[in-house]
Amino acid sequence: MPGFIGREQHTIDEKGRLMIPARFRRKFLLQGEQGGAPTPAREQVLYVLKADEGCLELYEPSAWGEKERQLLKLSDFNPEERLLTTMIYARLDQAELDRSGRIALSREMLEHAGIDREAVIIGANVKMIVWDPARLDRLLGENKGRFAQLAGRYV
Amino acid sequence: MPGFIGREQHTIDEKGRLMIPARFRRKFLLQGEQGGAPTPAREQVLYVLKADEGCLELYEPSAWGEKERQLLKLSDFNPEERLLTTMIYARLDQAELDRSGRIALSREMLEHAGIDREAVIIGANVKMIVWDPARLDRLLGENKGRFAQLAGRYV
DNA sequence: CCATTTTTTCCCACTTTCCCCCACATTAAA
DNA sequence: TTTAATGTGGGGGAAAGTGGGAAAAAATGG
Repeated sequence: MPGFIGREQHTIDEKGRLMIPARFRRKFLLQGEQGGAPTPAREQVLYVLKADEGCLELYEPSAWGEKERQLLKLSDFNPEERLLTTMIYARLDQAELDRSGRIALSREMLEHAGIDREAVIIGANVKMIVWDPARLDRLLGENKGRFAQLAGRYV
Repeated sequence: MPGFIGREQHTIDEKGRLMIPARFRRKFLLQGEQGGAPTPAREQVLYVLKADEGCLELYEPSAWGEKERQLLKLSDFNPEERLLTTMIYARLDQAELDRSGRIALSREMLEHAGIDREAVIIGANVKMIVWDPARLDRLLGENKGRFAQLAGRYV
């Protein structure tokens, strides 16, 4: 439902706080609303996942629930599936929005993404993807040539 | 449904605002209408995509939704498909029409298209294509000779 | 269990950006 | 020529983003 779309760049302050763009916030603050005011929505939370590519993924609760449903299908007895479960939850964290719409990212998370003072937030419909600007540029640059090929194969 | 047809040229002001031609606007303002008045349609939005050729594409929501449906089919676990997702969403943005029928294009977008003060808007049925006038002329000039060949191959 | 240090988060203030709204220019229609 | 519709430009208020001080909470060490 969220439908996060767009790319923004924000600074991360000394305290490791990352601003969630207002237009993204609006997407999930309206959850509890029915024609009324856009709820202040206390206790708003996001799920933060370290991704393989060296970036972070932010899920709004209902979107994470969707993903979690897939994980719950994994067997508790099959070693491989147990390992996958462990790997995912070991990379997962939870972050609350403060009253200004920011989340505090741990040093670990920031380190994983190689983020220093600036971060790019990409809306990817169901989730937000957070990158160090330089690292993202490098990825996109290195793979520019593959775009047509991949797009042709999948879309 | 929209059926944007025609070519227009408009100026982009200091604030990076691009006028959407009235005749194009009318195409998608009629969406929610059934015999009634052409809805003022608050919150009208366009999807803006950086295209490979160095231009911008403007999709009307239902047209973009078509594409998005394909993107949602991509796996969240397959590295290649993840890469493709990132590449597309990194080039995508959303722009709302203001009350005068204009959209605000980010500096990034304008830079990508090499647009300064003038922009050509080409209606291409389901989307609009935005070019820097000079750049478009150059592309068409350089490839004039290939038209017959391409047309013969594909149409 | 208390005292001290560190971390968290609430709150306020400043700066910047966005966008509503109006005014005017220009073109098209009547 | 009048009237309306479209395109262009900008002032100013509101909202968003940024940073930091200080209270509250948590962690650490006796």
